Amino acid sequence: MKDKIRIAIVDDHQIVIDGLHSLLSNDPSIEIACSSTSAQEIFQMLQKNKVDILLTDIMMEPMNGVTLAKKVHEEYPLIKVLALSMSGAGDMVDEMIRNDSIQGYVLKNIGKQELLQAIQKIANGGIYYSDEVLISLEKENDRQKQSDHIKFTAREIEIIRLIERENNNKQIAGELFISERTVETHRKNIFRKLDSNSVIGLIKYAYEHKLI
Amino acid sequence: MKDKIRIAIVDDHQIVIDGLHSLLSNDPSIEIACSSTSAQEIFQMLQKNKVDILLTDIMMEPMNGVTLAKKVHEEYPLIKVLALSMSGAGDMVDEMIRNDSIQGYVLKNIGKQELLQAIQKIANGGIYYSDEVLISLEKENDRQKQSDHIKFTAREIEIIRLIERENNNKQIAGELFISERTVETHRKNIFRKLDSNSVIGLIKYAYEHKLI
DNA sequence: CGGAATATACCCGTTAACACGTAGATTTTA
DNA sequence: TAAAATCTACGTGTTAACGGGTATATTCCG
Repeated sequence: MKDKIRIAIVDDHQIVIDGLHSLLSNDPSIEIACSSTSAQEIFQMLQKNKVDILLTDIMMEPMNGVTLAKKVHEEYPLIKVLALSMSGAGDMVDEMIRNDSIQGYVLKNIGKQELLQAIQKIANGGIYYSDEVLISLEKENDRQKQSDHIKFTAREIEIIRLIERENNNKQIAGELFISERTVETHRKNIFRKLDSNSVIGLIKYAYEHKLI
Repeated sequence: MKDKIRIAIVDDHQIVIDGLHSLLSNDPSIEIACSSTSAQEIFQMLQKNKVDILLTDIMMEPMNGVTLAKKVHEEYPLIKVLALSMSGAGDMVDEMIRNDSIQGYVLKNIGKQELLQAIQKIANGGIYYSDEVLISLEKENDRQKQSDHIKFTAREIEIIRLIERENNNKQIAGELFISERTVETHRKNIFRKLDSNSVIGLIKYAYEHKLI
């Protein structure tokens, strides 16, 4: 008999954790190693717990799932990440798929069976994406290709969103674990692409183009 | 021995339903009568199933939890409604509390214990609100009372509009034939009234309150 | 393979936008 | 008419956000 798949769960909402917990703990091939409502906390827990798969929500405060996934991938390359999301929010996912920081992405409206299937597949070295996610990614791609000459990178969009939330460069740097200089550079590039130099113009553009 | 509390669950996300299901079905005093990812569907199910408490998400598409709660309260006045929410979104809740269409409101970041407690209390004819919800409601009230109190003078509104059009202080001064210092003072007063110091906050406020 | 794109980071100098004051002139309102 | 609100204006000091560079490591893609 093979070892159980050891899983860590992180989600803002305790109820979702409890849910996933009793959902998965019934399965004989799975063992819940640890769980938390804080991305920071789970990251530290991974040091002391042997974990095969990290189940993480995407939309979390203050550290979102994207950042967490990236950090985990750097620090613990053996841990696979399965992202859970409420909606098929495309932007960020795109980045994650490209840089290998996640091995799977499913919407929270999937059933128990599909979730188990996804976990099994990922545990065996595979990759799993919900159909809805793939479709929505494709749409996102189309939209980006045809719509505008201006193409912001995933990182730039992250930064635009943080600007919109009234973070200054220092706060953004802290949030994304990068240098303040780097944020300045991103900001420069954003304004260069926009051909503007006012935050207000940026915000209005972002609203119009549904970057937020 | 008393009858079990019969519960119906509705939530956009199957995973949350599954979660709540296995969370609650362990409890001997509770029985899950039915569940669905569709508000429409659950509403019809209530005709054929005897249900004591309806557990419903607030943010759902296309029929949201508020509408559902109201309809249920009209059609089946004996069914109690416990609303679940991701965030303490104030607006809608206020209304529901006032017109008695819900008997409880909890955030999804509550734990298993608190959820059971809430259900028990409601089943016995009580009312249950998370502390966070009450706090956030109070804040919402304060905010509304306060924000309605913000009165910008005609001159200040002129200046806000010029700020929104990406004019800097010098340009505004030129436009209004006043000193740059005066513009600075107006700006200071505007931010003081807003209790903020970021242009972005100002712009968002202006849009929300149709100052532009 | 090799160029293009991306993300990261630093230096230097400038300046618009702040914070925290004060204060006179005019208009509105109680 | 007296008090309150509004509009006007200035001083001083600080700093976040620029513009304009350069540069390196990595990844993507033809």
